[in-house]
Amino acid sequence: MINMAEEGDGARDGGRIPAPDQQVANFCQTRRARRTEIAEDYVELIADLIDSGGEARAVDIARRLGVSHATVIKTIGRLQRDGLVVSKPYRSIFLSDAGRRLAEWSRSRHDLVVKFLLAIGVSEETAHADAEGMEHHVSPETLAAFERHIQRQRSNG
Amino acid sequence: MINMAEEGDGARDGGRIPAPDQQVANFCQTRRARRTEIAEDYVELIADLIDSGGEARAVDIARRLGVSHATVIKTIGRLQRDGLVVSKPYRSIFLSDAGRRLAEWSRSRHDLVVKFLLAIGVSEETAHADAEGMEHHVSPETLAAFERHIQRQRSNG
DNA sequence: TGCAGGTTGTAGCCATGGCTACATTTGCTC
DNA sequence: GAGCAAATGTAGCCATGGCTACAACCTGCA
Ligand SMILES: [Mn+2]
Ligand SMILES: [Mn+2]
Ligand SMILES: [Mn+2]
Ligand SMILES: [Mn+2]
Repeated sequence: MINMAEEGDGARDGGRIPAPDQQVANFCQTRRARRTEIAEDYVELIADLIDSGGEARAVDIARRLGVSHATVIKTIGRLQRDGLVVSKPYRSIFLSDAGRRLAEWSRSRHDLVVKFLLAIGVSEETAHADAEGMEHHVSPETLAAFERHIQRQRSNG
Repeated sequence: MINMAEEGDGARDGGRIPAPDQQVANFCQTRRARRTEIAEDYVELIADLIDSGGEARAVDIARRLGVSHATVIKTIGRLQRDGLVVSKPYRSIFLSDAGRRLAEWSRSRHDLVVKFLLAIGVSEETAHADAEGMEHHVSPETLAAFERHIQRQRSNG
């Protein structure tokens, strides 16, 4: 009944609860990130397939994501609708300019998250696994902190 | 056409692409985490509401998540079906033993992620925002690395 | 005691992201 | 050039997580 937490400073120590407004903002940001993570993973993967000397075919994407090819085809349709990829029936898949930009951004963020996890002593396997999910929720500010930490560690011992 | 990446060691540097099997494992783990993050956030929030001296009512949950009360009611139904909460019509919401355990685990993980982000120089606001999404994708191994880093920093300067 | 307003529940809509089953197209091989 | 295997596309199913609109229920206060 009694709400003794109106002035929550964000930290929740000892029965404390955050301020409602800030909490809403946090959850909304997380939901926003959730809506774009599939697109980010797709364009990143498509760019990787194209750049590694081949083309991006639905069947390859499906094999690497571990989903059915029907899922991939449907998702590619959405990505095309949203202007991230270009694809003609029975042809391989290409990135639009926007898609290429998003892919490049996602890729550099992905790599930085992996490097950071390795830098703090996480194993290769876990670093790659965790990065695949974490990356989509790492803001530019946190990314910058990751970068700083890597640099600091490189210059020190 | 030519696949020159069969022996990808996990790192993708210079046109390199990871081994398909490992990549599938990573994406599958991420999808698994995605399926449980809503439940984790709900039980964590319910525990916070209860422990801060009040009760957990659907309307409070809705206000703090920034979603409609109808969404909350429906989700609570799923959580009850899955054995995480107990609720009777028109009464406030309680956690089952399993729900309480999940809440406690989620809460400690959440707090550790926040503390870690603060420790590497992220601002309060961003730390809380990013943690809300990142937490669900941080494995026990990475969590341990976070913990180590905080300890190391506390003991040094 | 009654009722108004807040809370809860229900119904039904939508988009997303999964799936299987089946149909169509392509491209390689013979 | 025909045929076949693989790739692609389509249809239709399901669960989740959002929403609005409306119905039902409680409760505190007049
Ligand atoms: Mn990812
Ligand atoms: Mn990625
Ligand atoms: Mn969360
Ligand atoms: Mn949380």
